[in-house]
Amino acid sequence: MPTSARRARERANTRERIIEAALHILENEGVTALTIRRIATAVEYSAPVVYQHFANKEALVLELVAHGHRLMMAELQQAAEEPDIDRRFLLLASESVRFAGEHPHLYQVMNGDTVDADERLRAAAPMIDLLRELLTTWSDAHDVVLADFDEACDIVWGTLSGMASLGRIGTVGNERAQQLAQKAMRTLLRGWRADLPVNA
Amino acid sequence: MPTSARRARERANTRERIIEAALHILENEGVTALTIRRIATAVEYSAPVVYQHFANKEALVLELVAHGHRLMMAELQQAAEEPDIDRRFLLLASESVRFAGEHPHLYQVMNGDTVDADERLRAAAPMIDLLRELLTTWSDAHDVVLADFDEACDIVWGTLSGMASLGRIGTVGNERAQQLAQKAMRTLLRGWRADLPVNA
DNA sequence: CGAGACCTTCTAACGTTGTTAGGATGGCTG
DNA sequence: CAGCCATCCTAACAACGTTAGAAGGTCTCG
Repeated sequence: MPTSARRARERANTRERIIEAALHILENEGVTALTIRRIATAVEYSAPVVYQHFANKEALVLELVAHGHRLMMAELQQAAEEPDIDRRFLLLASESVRFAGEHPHLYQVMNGDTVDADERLRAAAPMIDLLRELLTTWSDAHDVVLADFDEACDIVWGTLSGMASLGRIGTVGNERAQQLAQKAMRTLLRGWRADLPVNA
Repeated sequence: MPTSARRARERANTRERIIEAALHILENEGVTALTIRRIATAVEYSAPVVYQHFANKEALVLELVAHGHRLMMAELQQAAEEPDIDRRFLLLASESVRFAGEHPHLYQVMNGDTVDADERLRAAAPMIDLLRELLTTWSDAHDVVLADFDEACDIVWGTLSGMASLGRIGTVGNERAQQLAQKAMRTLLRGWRADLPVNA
């Protein structure tokens, strides 16, 4: 029975098409335009078909979030190859903020309160891992012992989120937010280097 | 005609009641429960009455945002009286994050993407002013010249937002987020003190 | 080869949301 | 006392997420 294989392939294919259509709508028209019927017509189906591939809208959006993180990691790949660790840190800071600026609506669902917080955290795991790795090689390179490594990691991660969210409000703008991310990161790192004496 | 005066008073009164009811619902049941009909029944009116006091839902929510910021500033008042500038800085950092944790749903509309970014910025003006003032007296006290004051101010403001938003996801929790805010702020300040030589 | 099962897809519908229109009611002004 | 004006409610509209049930085509098996 080759038919079931083909059917499964077609199923997976339309599923993928739905995700792509949803992503396209989200990026081009914003989160308010991301409606089930709108997505369905974009793939030339009726609305209930979407529910054959996703339990509900949140599940679909969650897929977009995962896709967004993959995309972000891919775009960060190039910056991750910068050999100098300090430069790499700053570069990844500004590049991640740049991503947020170039995909504002996607970033909004990735880091906004549209989806459940725990799912959001799970989707962001690769990014967090990247930051952990970054921070370890940095501290190794400079013989800095962080009093609390996880804490420092969360601070870096939270700071980047903060700078990116700053980029969406009037006075700041994205290129400035990128600069802010670099400056903030530089200041943080300098602050950690400044307490070589072991204090809390 | 004393009647018109009384009518205006009554109008303002129900308007206030609507805001209070909306705030109550938001804080107790979250943003998804904050619906026009729900608010209307809470003040024992029918839904359209709300539109006699607010142009649309966003205008009403905006009022909640403003209310939230007033509340936050009030709760921060005590911390702002700490005489030592460094302690004051750290205290305000952790207290603002604490506010976010104690009023999660209110904070969500204050800093989430529910309302327009520009309006959000305008509503946050008092908080930003407070940070500006804090930063000037701090830099004066330590003879630190910030290369770019506005930049430093935005960094502080964004960092606090970032730490607060960190408090809503699984692994972190509020008391830890408060700690993170203090640590981040301490590290930032130490970083700025570390470059007394004037560099960008 | 044909009958029955299955998978896919559609149309309709339900309940809820924000919001508007039109009519009733009741108190103030002349 | 007549008329106006503000206030309030019921009813409705469009759009949303989501579900039920019927229609159609495709494959499987006797």
